[in-house]
Amino acid sequence: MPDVIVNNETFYNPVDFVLKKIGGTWKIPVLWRLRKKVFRYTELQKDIPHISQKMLTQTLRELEADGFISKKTFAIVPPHTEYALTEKGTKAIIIIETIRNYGLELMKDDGIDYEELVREEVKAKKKST
Amino acid sequence: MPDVIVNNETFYNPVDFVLKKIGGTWKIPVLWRLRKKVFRYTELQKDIPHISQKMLTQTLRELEADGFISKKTFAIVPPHTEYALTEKGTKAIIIIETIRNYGLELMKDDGIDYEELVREEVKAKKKST
DNA sequence: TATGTAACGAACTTATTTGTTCGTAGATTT
DNA sequence: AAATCTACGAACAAATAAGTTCGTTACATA
Repeated sequence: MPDVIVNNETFYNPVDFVLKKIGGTWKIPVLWRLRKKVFRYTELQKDIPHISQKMLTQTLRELEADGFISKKTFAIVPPHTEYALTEKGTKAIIIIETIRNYGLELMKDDGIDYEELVREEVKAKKKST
Repeated sequence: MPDVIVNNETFYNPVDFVLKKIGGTWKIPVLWRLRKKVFRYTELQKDIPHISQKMLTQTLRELEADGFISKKTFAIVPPHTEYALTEKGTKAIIIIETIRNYGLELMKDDGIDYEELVREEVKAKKKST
């Protein structure tokens, strides 16, 4: 495996290349939400737990620069922006799903029932409102 | 998506879980080499460009702790150890291959012919010997 | 006797990623 | 007139990941 250098970034192998593009803590949560519908900035922020404004902005900028998402700006006040998956982004969703399913298996091996945890969380949220 | 905490580690989603297990710079290169044959410590070190002793050891320890690889020690001097994929590790190879193939596509989109780069590197090595 | 060997551990430094805090525009609502 | 709203930029701090250097075991060979 050679070192591949593109735009000042070095990749050791094809998997590394993918992870530099859609890896990190926040890219997947963003892409995953956009798979079904268009989101506004604030919607993403509200929907993704723990994400900071800086990381959301940074993540969106990088995904846009790499062609996974598109941005539509409405020049009104207060501002309005919409983020959507591109075709390239849609392709990414397919392998994200594969990795996700594998993750669910791995968690099961470790005795974690993820679906159950999600259900519990939904219940907890309902109670608190 | 809830926060899942296992052994003091927090995961935001199933993909995150996978990446904490087999992500990072060096786990994939190690697993990838073990897919076909057993390797000794020094063999891995020689075969994986740029890896430091510390990162190799750390990577092997973590992969072993998570059940992806097994370690066989021969109590002789100088020491002899062999690392091999477990069944769990073999399963991991399958999705690594999927990600890898996607990576090759992505690189092509960016005008990078990875296979060609590998061929060039092999040639360069032959020349230098 | 000095040197080499395989597989590391431990301490420390550097680099990369993530997170926190503060500030801005300009129309709209109180 | 002051506060609110949305979508950020910028400076700085903290946390995590990766890399560097030095030391160790205990036998075999030059």
